[in-house]
Formats: sequence, C-alpha cells, structure tokens
Amino acid sequence: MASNRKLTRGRQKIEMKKVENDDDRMVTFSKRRSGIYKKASELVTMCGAEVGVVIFSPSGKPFSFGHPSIESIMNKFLKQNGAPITDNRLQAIFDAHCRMRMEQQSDGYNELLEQLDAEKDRGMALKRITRATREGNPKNGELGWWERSLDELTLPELKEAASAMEAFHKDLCNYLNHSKDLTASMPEVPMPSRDPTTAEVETHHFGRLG
Amino acid sequence: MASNRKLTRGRQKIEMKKVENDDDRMVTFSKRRSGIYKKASELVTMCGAEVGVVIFSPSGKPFSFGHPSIESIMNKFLKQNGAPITDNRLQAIFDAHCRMRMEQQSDGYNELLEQLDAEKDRGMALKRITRATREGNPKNGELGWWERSLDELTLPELKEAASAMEAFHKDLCNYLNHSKDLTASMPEVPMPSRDPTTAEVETHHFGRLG
DNA sequence: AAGTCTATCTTTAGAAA
DNA sequence: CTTTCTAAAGATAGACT
Repeated sequence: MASNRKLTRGRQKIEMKKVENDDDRMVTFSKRRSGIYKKASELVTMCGAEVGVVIFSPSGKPFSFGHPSIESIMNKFLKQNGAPITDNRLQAIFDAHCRMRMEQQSDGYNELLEQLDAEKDRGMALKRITRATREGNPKNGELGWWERSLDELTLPELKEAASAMEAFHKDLCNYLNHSKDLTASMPEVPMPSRDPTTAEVETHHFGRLG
Repeated sequence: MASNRKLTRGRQKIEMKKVENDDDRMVTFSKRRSGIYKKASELVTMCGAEVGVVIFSPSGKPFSFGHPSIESIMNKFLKQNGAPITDNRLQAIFDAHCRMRMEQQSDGYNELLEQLDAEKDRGMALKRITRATREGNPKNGELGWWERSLDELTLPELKEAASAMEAFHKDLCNYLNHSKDLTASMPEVPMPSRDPTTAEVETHHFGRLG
C-alpha cells in the first residue's frame, strides 16, 4: 500500500493543566465525567463498595452518580462526620425518609428496565449496576431500609410516633387551609428549591445516560 | 538467553463482577479508589470543575475526595436539590410538638402550665401553644406558636412537609400492621397515648390539603 | 452535548513486599 | 490496607459526525 498515512494520530499525550479552548474543555469534561462514573460503578460492582460522586461543571451545572443513591451516600457520610447530635432517632429516620422520597420522585421510569444482561454497552452496564441494589420500596419481601431502622424502636415508641405524626400533620393541614386566603392573594411562589433554568439536571444514579 | 519467560503476566482481562477473594478485593479496592481520586483531581485541573467523591469500603470505612472540599460540594448539592426537610426548621417544630404532646399525656400538662405561669414570658407563650394545638386553631385571631413558626416556611415547603409526613405516617402504619404477627407474641404493651382513636394503629386517611 | 474511530497513552491485574 | 513491578487491558485526544 502506497498510502500508509495513519487514519488518526491516536491518543495524544497531554499536559495536566487547564484546557484553555472552550470547546475542547467541554468535550474533555463530558468524556472524563463518564469515565469517572464508569470507574465508580466498577468499584461498586467489584468490591461491593458504596460510592457517590458529585460534579459541578465549569458553568455550575450539577451532575451526580451514586450507589445506592447519592442521597443515601451523603446521609451516611454526613451522619458519621460530625452529626448535629440527632438524639431523636425518629427524627433521623424521618429525615432520611424525606430524602428517599425526593429521590424516588424522579424514578418513575425505573419500572421499565429490570434485567439487562448484555454488558457490552457502557450505558446498559451503568443502568444495571445503579439499579440493582437500590434501596427503597422492598419488592421481594425484604425489609426496606427504613423498616430496618424502625426495628430498633419499640412498639410503644412507634405507636406514639405515628400518633404524634398524625396530630402534627393535622395541625399542619389546618394551618395550610386557614392561610389559604392570605397566600391566595400573593403571587405564586416558585419552588425555592428548584431553579427553572437548571430544572433538567442529569442524575445518573437513576440510571439515565442519554 | 534461553529464558525469555516474561516477568509478569501483565494486566489480565477480568470479568466485571464481584471479586470473591477477600485479599484480592481489598487490593482492587485500594488501587481503584486511588484511581478514581486521580481522575477526579484531573477533572478539577483540566476543566475547572468542582468534584466530590465519597466511598464506603466493603467494611464500611468512609473515604472521600473533594475540591474545594467534600463539605462544600455536599452543601452546594443539597442546597440546589431543594432539601425538603434537610433544613431543620421544621424538625425543630415537629420535635417541640412531640414533646408538648408527651407532656400533655403524662398529666404533667397542668403542672407545667402552673409552673410556667409564674414565669412572665414563656408562661404565656406556652399556654397559647398548648391551647392552639389542642383546639386545632386559635379562636381569638391570635396565631399559635407553631403557626408563627410555620410562617417562616414557604407554602411549597409546607406542602412538601405535609406530604412527606403523610407518606411516612402511612409507611409507619403499614409497618406496624405488618409486624403484628411478630409483636403478638410479645407481652401486650400499654399505649402511651390516652387517645382512644389512635390506639388502633391503622392506615389513617388524612385530610386533603387546601 | 454526545457518539464514532484509531493510535497511543494510562491504568491496573497478578504477584510480591 | 498500601505500594511496587511489568505487560496487557482499557481509556481517550483529536478529528469528524
């Protein structure tokens, strides 16, 4: 063959410094972010570790990967590192319950992908891994995490908890209903927690890849 | 040299599955954990991203990497994802609500009132508290203490709180009912609550929100 | 922003310390 | 649990879609 010209230059060695070109930097960010997710999921699979990764792009957009979920990882970590002394066990459980709930809101699609065996595709692998050991609603007769936590409370404590919660909820509803008039006249308050411009936030611990 | 035997077998291809051998798994964990840290720091350097990584080893030991710091990353992330109850304002209110309820039940209620009646400030406050809570809503146009506290929360926050509480209560009841069999064999325990309507714990239908 | 392709650079399995 | 060594597996820069 006269034409021995190589098709590509192959992977080039690069300096470890900031990529100055904007486009290149974005491409590098995307590729390496996926790379890290893959490494993280492999650590989960091979070692049975729990891993959470949070990344803010240069533009401030948040990305995350987590197994079993980024929330549970963060909870566990925050609890171990200088917990604000939550002597109230129920409160801790309820708090975690709220986070779990939040995490499951964006979770509706999960029912569709149950078992994916082909390991060829990176996306598929990630989906399977992140989904496999999800905590949350027990589907096979196993106890959910919060049930295991509740096991540590006595029956009277639990009944009291349920009762207290019911009462508080009632008061809460009362309050909401009675302040309807006031709030109705106010301009609709946007959810303080969600910025519309960044509403579409990639969350890889739910398994979506693209 | 007759012996061209290679010094090592080099990197071997491996299946992506749990490493069963305990020693190998620990080694793999160590190596790959540092690998992920390196990738993370490179993403920081090359792209100016902020990255946080939290890893729990198979034995439960926590590891983390973060730039600028794991704490700042977590704070930023939790803030953006609208912590529903993460902020402890509601927790404090609910906590106080529970304590108050307990005091009423144990008949220390009246004692407490008398006791605090002597104290100028908090005496009156507590009277209003208990009255407002017991009666559901204030009759003299005055806001109950908990309502004033709730005023500091936004409407969406409150609705989310109420919703979360309802869900948790439902789970709680489910759990209690489901574990009836187990608890049946235990000596009967008296209900801490004197309210007959809450003695039988069953999935209770909450009132709808306005 | 994300996928494809290839040549080449980087990571790491296995063994050992 | 961490690290070292070697050679092969795996990730990815650059160009293009």
